[in-house]
Amino acid sequence: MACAHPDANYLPGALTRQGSRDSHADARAPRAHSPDRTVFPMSADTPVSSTPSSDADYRDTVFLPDTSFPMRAGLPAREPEWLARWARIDVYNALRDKARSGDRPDFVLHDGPPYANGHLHIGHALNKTIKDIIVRSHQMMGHDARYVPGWDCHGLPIEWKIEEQYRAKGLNKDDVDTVAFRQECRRFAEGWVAVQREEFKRLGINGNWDHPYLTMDFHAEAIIADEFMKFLMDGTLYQGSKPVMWSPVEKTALAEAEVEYHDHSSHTIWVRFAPKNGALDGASVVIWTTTPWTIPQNRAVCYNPNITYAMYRVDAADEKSTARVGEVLILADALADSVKAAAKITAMTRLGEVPTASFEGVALSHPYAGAEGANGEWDFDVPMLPGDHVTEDAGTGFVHTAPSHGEDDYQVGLKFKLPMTYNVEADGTYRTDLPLFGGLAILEQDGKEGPANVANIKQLAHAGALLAKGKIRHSYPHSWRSKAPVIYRNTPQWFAAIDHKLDDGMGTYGDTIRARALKSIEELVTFTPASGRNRLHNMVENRPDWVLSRQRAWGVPLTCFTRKGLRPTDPDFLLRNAALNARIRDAFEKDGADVWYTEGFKEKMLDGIADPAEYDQVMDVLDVWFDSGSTHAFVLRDREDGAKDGIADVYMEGTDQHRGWFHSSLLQGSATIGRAPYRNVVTHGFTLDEKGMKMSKSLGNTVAPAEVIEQYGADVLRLWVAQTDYTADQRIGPKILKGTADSYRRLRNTLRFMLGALKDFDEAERLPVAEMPEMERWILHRLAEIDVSVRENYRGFNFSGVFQTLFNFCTVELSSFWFDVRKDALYCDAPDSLRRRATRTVMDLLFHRLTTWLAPILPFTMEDVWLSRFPSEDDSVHLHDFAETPASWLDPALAAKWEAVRRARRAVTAALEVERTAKVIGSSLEAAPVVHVTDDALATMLTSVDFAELCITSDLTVTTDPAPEGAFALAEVPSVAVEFRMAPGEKCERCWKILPDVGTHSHAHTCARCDAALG
RNA sequence: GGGUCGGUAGCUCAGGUGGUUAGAGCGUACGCCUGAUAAGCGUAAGGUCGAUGGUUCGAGUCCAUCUCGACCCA
Repeated sequence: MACAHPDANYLPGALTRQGSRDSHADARAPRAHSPDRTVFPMSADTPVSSTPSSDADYRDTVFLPDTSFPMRAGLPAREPEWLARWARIDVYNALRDKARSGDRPDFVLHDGPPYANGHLHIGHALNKTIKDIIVRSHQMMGHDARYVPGWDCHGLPIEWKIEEQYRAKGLNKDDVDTVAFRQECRRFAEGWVAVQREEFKRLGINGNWDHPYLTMDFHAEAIIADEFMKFLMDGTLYQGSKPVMWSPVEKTALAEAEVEYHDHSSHTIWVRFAPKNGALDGASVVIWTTTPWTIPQNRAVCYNPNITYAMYRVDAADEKSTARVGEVLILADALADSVKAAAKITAMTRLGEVPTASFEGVALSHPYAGAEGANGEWDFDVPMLPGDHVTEDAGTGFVHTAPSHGEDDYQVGLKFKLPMTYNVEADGTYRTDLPLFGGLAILEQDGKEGPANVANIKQLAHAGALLAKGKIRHSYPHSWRSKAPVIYRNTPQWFAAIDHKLDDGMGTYGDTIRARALKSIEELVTFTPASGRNRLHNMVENRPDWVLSRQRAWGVPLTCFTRKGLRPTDPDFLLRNAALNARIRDAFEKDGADVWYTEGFKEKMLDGIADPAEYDQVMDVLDVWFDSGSTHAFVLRDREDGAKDGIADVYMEGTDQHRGWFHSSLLQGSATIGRAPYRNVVTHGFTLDEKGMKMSKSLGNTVAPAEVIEQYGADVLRLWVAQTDYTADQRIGPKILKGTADSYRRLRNTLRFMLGALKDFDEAERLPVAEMPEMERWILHRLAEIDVSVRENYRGFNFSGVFQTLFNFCTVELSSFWFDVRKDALYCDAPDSLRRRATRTVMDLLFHRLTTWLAPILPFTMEDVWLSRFPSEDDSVHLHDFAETPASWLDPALAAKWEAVRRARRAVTAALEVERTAKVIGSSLEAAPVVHVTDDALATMLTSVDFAELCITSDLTVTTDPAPEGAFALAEVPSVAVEFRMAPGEKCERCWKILPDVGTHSHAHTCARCDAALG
């Protein structure tokens, strides 16, 4: 941009100067010019040549950092090169080979499988990076750390996609062969697995990518079925029923994600329920509902003990009202007025509160009890039951409860053991033998309202139970396919009994799934963060039985058969036969679960075991959580790279998986291996935008991993992961990534300096610790401390702790202190100087540690650094472990001393700053301050070290003499006062110190040290 | 609506069992250096610890309420 005019490049002057960067001749020139000179080469006042400040030029005699390792990483372009290298030398399997010849303890982490659907989002990147850092760090701490990636392949979202494709082609799913349909689903999943695998690899995730697991692998399908059949055999499997969203038009169950909400006009009715046996003084309990067709299925009326109820006497009513003057109604106070209006009551008296305690044990009559033609169908007690789901928002404060037609109703039914009803058929009509209403449709096949609602309203009016009626427009669920309204309908489902007593010889941690799960949480699992323990415990403690079945096609079938003509509660309803199970398992292993749907499969399986004509084959598929809950069997137990005891070291996923994978694996494992299949549960929070708000495409605040990689590189994205506390929700955005990139550069430059300083380091140069200056021994002390801290933090999955520790170390102790001070020795000391040798020895020890400690976080960059120093065809930093760091390096007394020395140093640097600001000095080498110390112990310490060297001054005097007036002191270092003095003498042209002896040696303009170094 | 978790400088994080003027690094500003140079060094400014009320001699740390956000349910 700056050189936009190409002609500028043809000017000789411009050429000279542009070329001067690397030109030896020009390097002598003072560098004080504005960097603008390349931008404006024609600038008139830029000198074309300069006069060196002296004749002597010692630049070539100084050991400047020398490395080809670039400051700018160019990660987006270079990372793929490292990936190719790792693929070529097969780092993952090389590590496995290494384990075979040693005694490296196993460490196994396998995926909580992502769903094979769509490109990666930032959550995937976070998730995989955390796993990778866990695995790499444990590998380098001496384990054989394996990572088995996997994918969840069955399930609804893929099924939808295929259905969508069918619709686009004008096909109907129901007309297509199930096996053909499933194979399309399989191909779809395969496609996304391939895409996601490459996207994951690009993040630098090291794992067994050549052999991941898929829940749709034949072996996986066989084992999932096999695990299911354990539930069948041990008696935890049973058939029950549960209301689900049901579309009478399509005659199918719908998932929440398959319904869409539209406005809909519904009937509303207020209905009197009469207490039996004169309870509640004969006052009517009034309910309100928008689904009159559910009244025949009513089995209870719920109230909320926290609501205030009262009796109201009707004193007067409109002539069109169905309220009766003199009758007494029980209503929630908060809703009495709305009922009064709805029922066209013109005057009403509140007789007094009805304590909710008086509802306890009250039985009501069903409105259709004793009705003509009802044949006693409704002649049962309708109990009054407490429930927190009852609100004062709308209605009457009493909720009509039909356990077969609503989620809350169902829960109440479970809790109080209310009977389920089976009055509504798949096509939305009442069963034909239901008295009064048999065969009436709730919804017609075209999605329009059927006669069932009106028939009920009439019957209620006839029975004298109808207090009021009306219409309401409200948001109501509709099928996303047919757009027709849906209903809640009780459908048969398969359940796992969580509290069924098991007699399977695995009772160490309890006799039921729930007991084993809870005991595992309490005693066998470490949670990171710790709050996960309670979260999972509460869920397991309170959860109902596990619904295993889905009325779907793309999944592993519930491989069982039911005896025709028997009821689910009959003992021989389910066919339990070990030989049959083995046949099914073998068939799946050979050809996959598709065979379940092939013609004649039932006959083939039952041959010689049972009469196929006597049995029905169950065609539901398993909840996909059962699939992933079984990974401990078909991955950990069955794979060579699984876990020897079938227990994973770590299960790592997002916190939402307390409800998901952690949960299903726990239940599944409790049933089949008697305990949780994991030792550690690590969870990460969600990734939010820069303001802490949820990311969404509509808000445009999403951050796509691919874009971050393209702009900054995967290592920067990984560094973002490492510096955040992932156990809570994290934030990401352009500003934050900019900061991460800054940190990255800082770290990179630290490594780059080390590479430059270590140029041609030779073993002969290595110096024993005992011969090192205190400063180097202090660095070793720090390394020993940090070694402990880094390992502890990696063991505890605390990467932000690792990062903070190392980054602060690099910045505070290395870059701004040790490196800064030792530049003099590195650049100017003779190669055989002990000081220089000590520095380079420690630099080497530091190099090995820093690169390996950071390798799990920055695998690309550390490989780059490592190979820059140790070029090799087949080596990799990732093939090495963290270096063993001798505890003997620890020297707390020395550390305490150096802490004090550095505090005193701060006083000196601050004092010099005053003179710098006053333009008295520029470089600190121009100074030779006198440091007045009132504390004798500190004075002794400061004189025992080369304090001038540490302060990077040309000379320095430590004295216990009182400080003169005007000496500089820092409030936080009261025992030190600094008296400023200019350094006397001339500037050594080689080391730039200002010393009195400069000029008295054989080499011109040098000090004694440099003169000797020049030889 | 219920349950759980979280809110410490612009950013990322530290701050056992409550105890003097709340820490670090980054970033920012200013200055220096020009032999780590699209680097490096120094100095400085930045927080009523989400809000309110309480317990206490004393609270970022304990309690309550509220608020904002996230997750899981409904």
